Amino acid sequence: MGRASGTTKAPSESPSPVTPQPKRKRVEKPRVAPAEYDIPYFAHMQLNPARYPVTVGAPVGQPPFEPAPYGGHRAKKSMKEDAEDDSEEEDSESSEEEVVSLKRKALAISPPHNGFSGSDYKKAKMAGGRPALAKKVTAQMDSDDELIVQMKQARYQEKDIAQRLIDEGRTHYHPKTIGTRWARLKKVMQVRNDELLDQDLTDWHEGDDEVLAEAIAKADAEVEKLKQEIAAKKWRMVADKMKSIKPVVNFSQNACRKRHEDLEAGTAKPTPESVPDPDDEVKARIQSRLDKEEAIKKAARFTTHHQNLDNNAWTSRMRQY
DNA sequence: CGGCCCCGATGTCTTGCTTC
DNA sequence: GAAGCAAGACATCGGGGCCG
Repeated sequence: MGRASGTTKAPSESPSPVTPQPKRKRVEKPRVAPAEYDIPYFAHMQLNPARYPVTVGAPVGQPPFEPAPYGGHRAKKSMKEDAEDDSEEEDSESSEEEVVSLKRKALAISPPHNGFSGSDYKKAKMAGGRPALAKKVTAQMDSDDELIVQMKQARYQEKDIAQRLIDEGRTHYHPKTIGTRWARLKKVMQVRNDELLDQDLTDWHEGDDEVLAEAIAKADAEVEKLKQEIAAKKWRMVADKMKSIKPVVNFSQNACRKRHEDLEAGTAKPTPESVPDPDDEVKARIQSRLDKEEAIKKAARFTTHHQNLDNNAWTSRMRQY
């Protein structure tokens, strides 16, 4: 399946000698180009004007994407990269593993030079905005996520939020994705708020307790409704279970419920078999039941697949409760 | 329309094998 | 033994389908 081809890594990803990576130590490759070419190591460095015209390195055409919206990750990457670069000679004890991880993530998430990889083309279904690429859902939201949260909280429709993101040249999410992302963002924000509460860094404010009581009342009403629905389902199950246990019977859920209530109240009609001196009609009813049972037994004798009968003869057409 | 569930795609991490 | 590679397991994402 989609195996990460990240096993061939760019030389710049090689950890520095101080990287605490016990398993895989890489040979430190020369990171600075030979001096005779006058090529600066960092892309942002000025080319030697004595050797290269000032127009070299100037942008050509329009960028396929606005760089800013990837800011969340790209900004982190460049900041970390800068930090790493600045402290490169200082044998910094800062978490270089984290830097490598961030770089990897940024490489995975940020678009390549032309803005699209092969699979990205498939995903860029519509014009406008950047194609939606997998982006981590964290409480540290980027501006796209912040906009989603703001508009969602303001009760905007998902299609409107999706359109707004496109109009602003942000990520081109499918409206369905807005809903999914909003649900996940809510979740991580709740976790974050729990942490803040634990650390006493946030509070319940005035009016929150009243809303809590209102929410509990609404939830209670919903739970009560669900209980009633489940109780109703119970008698459908009872009717089916009865038929499953004793195939000759076939009473409805209402009949089962009424019989149960009558038995509880002691008002249930006696069975024909319990009548002490049955008349002809009662005898006929008893015989009719015996005949039906005999017919079922007879039919069952024709198959040796009792297990199959037990399992499927009725349950295969059981309703979904 | 939006919530929920699910699936395919893809990234990340770990482990074992191969090569030098 | 170190380094690189391949493969599997797992996590997470976007988005489709269903349903209230």
